[in-house]
Amino acid sequence: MTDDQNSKPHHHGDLRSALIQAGIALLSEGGKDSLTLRKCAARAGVSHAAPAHHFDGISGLRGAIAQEGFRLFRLSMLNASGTENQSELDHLKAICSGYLNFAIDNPALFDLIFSSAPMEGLESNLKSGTAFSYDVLRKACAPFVQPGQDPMIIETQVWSLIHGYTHLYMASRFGPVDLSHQARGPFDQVVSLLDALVVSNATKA
Amino acid sequence: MTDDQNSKPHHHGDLRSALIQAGIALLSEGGKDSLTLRKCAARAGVSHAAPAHHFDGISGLRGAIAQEGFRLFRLSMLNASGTENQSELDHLKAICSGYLNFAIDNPALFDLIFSSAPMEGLESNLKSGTAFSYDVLRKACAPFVQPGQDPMIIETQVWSLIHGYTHLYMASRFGPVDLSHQARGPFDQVVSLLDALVVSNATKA
DNA sequence: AGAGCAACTTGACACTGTCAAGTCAGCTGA
DNA sequence: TCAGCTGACTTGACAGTGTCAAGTTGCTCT
Repeated sequence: MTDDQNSKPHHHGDLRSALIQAGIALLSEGGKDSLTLRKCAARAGVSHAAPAHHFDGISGLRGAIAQEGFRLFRLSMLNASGTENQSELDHLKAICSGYLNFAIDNPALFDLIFSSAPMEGLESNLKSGTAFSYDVLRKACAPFVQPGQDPMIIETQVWSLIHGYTHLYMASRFGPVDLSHQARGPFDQVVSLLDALVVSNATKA
Repeated sequence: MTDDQNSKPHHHGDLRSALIQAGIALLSEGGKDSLTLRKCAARAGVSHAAPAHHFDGISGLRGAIAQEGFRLFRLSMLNASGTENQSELDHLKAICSGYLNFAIDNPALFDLIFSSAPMEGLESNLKSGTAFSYDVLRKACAPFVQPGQDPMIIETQVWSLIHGYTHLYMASRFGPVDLSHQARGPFDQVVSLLDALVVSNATKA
């Protein structure tokens, strides 16, 4: 009797990360309403109540998925940072492009990451998770910070600008602009505001 | 027999708007997860299936609430536009302040309005609803548009900037900045970027 | 070997959105 | 006047959801 096929252990091995991966897949396939404890459990091959032993309810699962989402988000920005032989401004613009690209490629995950809904167990990690990804943007902003200037000013300006465009873009609020990688005209114009920002900031020193 | 007290008519009168108001109240009281077809119905004093005759499911109700939300959002911006004897730039900044204030005062409604979730029956009205509110921002941007320049460029830049700050602020992503009307330091610094925008744009003409 | 324990299952509950069928009030048209 | 129709609403049901309580299983440690 080859009990090998029935050797599925009572202990899943790494159910926690399996549930997170299932959740990301569900988000990617069916949007944010498809993320369900029971569906994640089913996809991981466990009973509907199994996730409760690894997360504090649906809120906890969302928090854990957000944390993994931050990691992917950061990778997307780093991946977009381009060649070494580019100006510091082009580097910053490339990272902004990665910001938008991640949202376009992972709409529901982007939505979850920047959701204002509280995520159990991530309240403390939320800031660190955000800061972890934010770190990429921060480093790219650093060259433009004048001596004695609070870096947070430029960082907040840049972050607000790129995040606002991305979020409005994802909500299809820019009229007839359709969601494709092609329609980068308006995006480039928004990013070009960074030129003015840098110039204005330099003369202010 | 005073059947006056039992004279509740089978026809509610204006159930549709009663449901919308109930929904806004629920959002305001309990956050976005409190918005429920059945709770709206109960609050309006009708049976749980009554809303189906006025909206296309929960998605339709959300769309209708969003439309009313746009109206309130517009009013908030207009209300913040301040006195007449102010510069055009201060006028624009005041409207941006109204943008943020609305989000702070109506977190769940702001979230719903700019949700990327499709809202049945509002796909066609969504752009017009957005445009209706957007109109306030557009008019305030108009003075800074150079002759022959596409107004959309400045509008998109300003909108992205203020929306990005507002959205990140609502998601508590700015580290230790707490959600109060007091903490306007970072906001003012973001808004001050509009100075650079206007200057840069003027010299570009 | 036996105890303890963590991982997981099973079953139940309240709540949700949605559908089908029924009820009721007021209007239309002869 | 009154039969019938239509739209507004109710009632009841169903599947799916999150969450809890209680049970079962299998590993580990002594």
